[in-house]
Amino acid sequence: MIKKVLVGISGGVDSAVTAFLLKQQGYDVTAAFLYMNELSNTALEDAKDVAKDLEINFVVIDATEKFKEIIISNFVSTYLKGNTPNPCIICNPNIKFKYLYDYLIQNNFDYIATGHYSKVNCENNRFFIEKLEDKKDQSYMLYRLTQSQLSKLMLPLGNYKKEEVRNIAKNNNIKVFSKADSQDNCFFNGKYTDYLINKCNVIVKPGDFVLEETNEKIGTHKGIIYYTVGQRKGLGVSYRAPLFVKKIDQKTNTVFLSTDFKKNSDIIELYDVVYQKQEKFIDNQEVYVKTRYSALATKAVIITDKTSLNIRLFEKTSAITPGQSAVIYDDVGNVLGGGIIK
RNA sequence: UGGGGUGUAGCCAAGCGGUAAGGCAACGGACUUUGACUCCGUCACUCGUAGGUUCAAAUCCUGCCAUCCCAG
Repeated sequence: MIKKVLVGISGGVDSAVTAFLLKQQGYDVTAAFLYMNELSNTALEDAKDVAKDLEINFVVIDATEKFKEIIISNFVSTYLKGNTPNPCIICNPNIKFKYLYDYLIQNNFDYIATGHYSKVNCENNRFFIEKLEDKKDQSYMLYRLTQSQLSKLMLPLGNYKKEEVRNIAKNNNIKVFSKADSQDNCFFNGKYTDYLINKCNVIVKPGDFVLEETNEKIGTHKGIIYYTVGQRKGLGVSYRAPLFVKKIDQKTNTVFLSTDFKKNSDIIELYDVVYQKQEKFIDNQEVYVKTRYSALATKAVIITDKTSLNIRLFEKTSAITPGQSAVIYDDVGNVLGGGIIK
């Protein structure tokens, strides 16, 4: 019995090679393109070409409404709070993998697959993502996937390096092989602040830049949405030393700056916590944590009580940014769970 | 008005007779499925201004201008 796989196709190299590999392995492959917003059109054309070249079925799933409802609104409200959203992390479980999973159920597919660079494992009836030792590892983006989504998921690229994937594409005449990696977000071009102001009717109010060490005003900021904790460039304030955004206070419309970018608390408070390998965290449990997409996981310990989950880092880390995610791993790189930084 | 100090790129600032360090900001690029961080590169034919001394001045001398402090 040939298994049916639904592959999320983006129009890029990675998903194209994913579909190619699965087809080669003998699966009955269908390419699914998720149409999320006006900017999807170019990618849609590429995706169509990929499906045509690989001679596989092609379907388009319309996700525009939910995308707007969930991703855009979260994006806007997070910035208004003075925090920094990570739309991709929210999109994966709530849009991308959700729609693929729903389609799988409705159309009797056996698996879903995407071109992410990570692995998916199962132990003791728990499904979880495993981090790759490679720099392209994308486990950080996938920590919020649900058990049901993970249970049907295949990530064939977990065994390959980016270069190998490009070569596979090249050697098999997959046209998009030279296409640049996707970067930036998928729902606007240019600056996110322009998008917030022009498309989301966000009103910006200038306010004070305050030096944290002395509590004195040292400049005027353009509006809190322009800044993110840990930011150094683009502040427009000249000082004897580099300045970093230390804290953004939405209530007083103040942006606090500091010359010491590592002077963060070593305790991270999390909310909207999700679990993968573990059903819950144990107080005092030793774990590894990533507070940023491109960072090494660092050693930490869980501090938990009935109402909240906190993490104490063994070493102070720069730019612990509210709104971004802390992803929690075990010592071999399995995703235990994670949450959003308060 | 008298006495003293200071004037070097958008900002801070080194240099104190031998042909303009550095930092911040800005700009460009690399990296990157968020935002950032990081990395690389660019950025004063000129030192308030006008003269003078010298082979040679941002550096020494003089006038002027600007600015700050003290005295009134």
